Amino acid sequence: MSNPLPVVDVTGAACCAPLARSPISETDAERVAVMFKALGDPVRLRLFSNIASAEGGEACVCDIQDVGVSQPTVSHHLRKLREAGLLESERRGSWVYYRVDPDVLAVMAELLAPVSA
Amino acid sequence: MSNPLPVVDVTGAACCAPLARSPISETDAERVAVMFKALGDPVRLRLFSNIASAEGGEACVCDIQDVGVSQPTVSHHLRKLREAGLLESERRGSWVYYRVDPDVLAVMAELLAPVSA
DNA sequence: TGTCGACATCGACAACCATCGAAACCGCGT
DNA sequence: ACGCGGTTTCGATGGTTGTCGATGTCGACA
Repeated sequence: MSNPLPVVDVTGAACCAPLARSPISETDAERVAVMFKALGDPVRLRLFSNIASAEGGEACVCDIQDVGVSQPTVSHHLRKLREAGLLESERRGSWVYYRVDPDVLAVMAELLAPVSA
Repeated sequence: MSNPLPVVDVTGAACCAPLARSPISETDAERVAVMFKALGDPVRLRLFSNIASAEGGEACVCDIQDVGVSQPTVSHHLRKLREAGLLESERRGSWVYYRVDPDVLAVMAELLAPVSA
């Protein structure tokens, strides 16, 4: 596990100024849209929230897969979230633990920060 | 104009606690996902940023439609953003002006607020 | 070594979506 | 009344996505 996958790099470089401050560039829009799109599904949103609010900031798949869809579908959505750079995963024994990327919440919140105006 | 359309209501009710504080409910996830999905497209993200960062907080379609797609497509994306509750529109003379819903940035930023931990 | 449980991948299918050109709509001058 | 420029709506189309059951992989534990 641990990401031998195409994953967007959010942490690197100044990504980005608040959307309300200055027009986002085409290339930045491409990268950022991937993150928002990843949260643009109810099931993924619940999985993400379940993990983000879990004890210790991480959760095993078995603890969060009760969201009304089949197990392969849960796995599919977790993969999407990981490829979007929102989650990290690690295998420990029989279980796989997911946690929220440490920077991603701050980055996205900054993007949506209201500008003083 | 001015919204004779199905539009999600974000402002009303406590929507929501930060995703990282407690697991989001199924119904809230449904509503919130619509907003994130709306920003989950590079073209819409640029349109939104163009409007949010414009002078006076609003922009005419003619000022922002240079994003590399046809004009009907721009209109389609603006409609999506409006239906998601992110934008408001108003016709003034020949032109239609869009502005960011006054509450939406704060609401979404709050959703993504990192919890102290 | 063999089996079991947790999780990921595969293949298929229906639903959805971004995009376009054409056409309709709507104020505003003339 | 007419035409015009700005904007939306319509219809079609190709690509993407969410979902599932079946199958594969990987540790753990007899």
